[in-house]
Amino acid sequence: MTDKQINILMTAMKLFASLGFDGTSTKAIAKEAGVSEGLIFKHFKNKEGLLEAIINYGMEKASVYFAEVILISDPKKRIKKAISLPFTIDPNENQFWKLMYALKWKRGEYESAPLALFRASLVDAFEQLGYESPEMEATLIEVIIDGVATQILLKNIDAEPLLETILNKYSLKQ
Amino acid sequence: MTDKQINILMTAMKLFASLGFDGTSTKAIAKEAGVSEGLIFKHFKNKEGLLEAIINYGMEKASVYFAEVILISDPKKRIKKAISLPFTIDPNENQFWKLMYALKWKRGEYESAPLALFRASLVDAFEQLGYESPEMEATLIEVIIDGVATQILLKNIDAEPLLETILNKYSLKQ
DNA sequence: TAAATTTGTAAGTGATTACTCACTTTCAAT
DNA sequence: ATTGAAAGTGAGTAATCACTTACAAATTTA
Repeated sequence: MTDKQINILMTAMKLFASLGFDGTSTKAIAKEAGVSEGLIFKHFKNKEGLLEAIINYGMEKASVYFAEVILISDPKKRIKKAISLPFTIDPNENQFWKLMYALKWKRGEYESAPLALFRASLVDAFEQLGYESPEMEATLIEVIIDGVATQILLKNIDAEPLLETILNKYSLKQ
Repeated sequence: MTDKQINILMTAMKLFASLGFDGTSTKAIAKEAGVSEGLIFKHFKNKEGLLEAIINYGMEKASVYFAEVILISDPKKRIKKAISLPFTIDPNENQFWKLMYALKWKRGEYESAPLALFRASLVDAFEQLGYESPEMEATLIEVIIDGVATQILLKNIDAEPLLETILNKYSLKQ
């Protein structure tokens, strides 16, 4: 990946996140990135290929966060870390997640391998803690993460007290 | 609203929900609805007007659900009803909500008057119950509703046990 | 340094887009 | 029965779309 390629990628991500995939023309991307439109197709084959490159690039970074949760052995700490995830979104990566959440509603690829592992580690944690229905508890965590991410990305909510409130529900204030 | 107008509206909603607003052409809507393309513009002025008509039509129905929550005087029952909302989505209205949730990521009009009232009634309920931070508790309910709706609309999750798990967290099993 | 490969451009391409317009049909009110 | 408005059509429009292609500059390889 050359600097110019990453430049195109980041410009496209920014526009996709704010105007949507369909709402962003390759001409607009080229103009904003300061390159010719043809170069986009030379590097990324087509518009869909450009989107895939963005998703891969972002997911590579995102899987690090999932790994950080999975590798925690103490179940309570693992759950706490999982809940904290959406609260620690780097504002620089805001656009990427906005794009990802918007795409969820247009594509079937909601599930992914790293996400399945993440979920399994949550089920395991609740099992260790002797919860009644670990599967449902894991789903609830996913629900909360989805909902929190939505609120954080779309509204300007006060994140810290909300995190506290949630952690209290799980007696995780340690 | 004539039958033909509602026919156009419903057809457009179906296509918008599955292919997205930008991904659906007015020509496709006309063909699917069995009318001429020009008629769409005669009735709804432009494509954006068609979308607005869909949103208004759906929101009129949706505000009934919000009202059902607000009118409950017992705070515990009110909260329980609020949490239950996304679990009782009529499958016939599935497409409408899919469209609404997809649109959230493209438009600033996330907030609305009935939604503000709904939130206020939740804050009030938590205040009555003596919760430490009613505002944050209300936000958490919104988060859960958002997250549950997302999971229900995009995945085929087992709704009932999840609802049970959530209600348990609030000691609302009555 | 010569050749070959990669990087980049600018001007196209046909297809599709939202939307218009001149026109016809339907139909209720006088 | 006549009129006038509303409902409905379908061919057309300019603009925009993703993408191609012929060519030039830059960079790497031999």
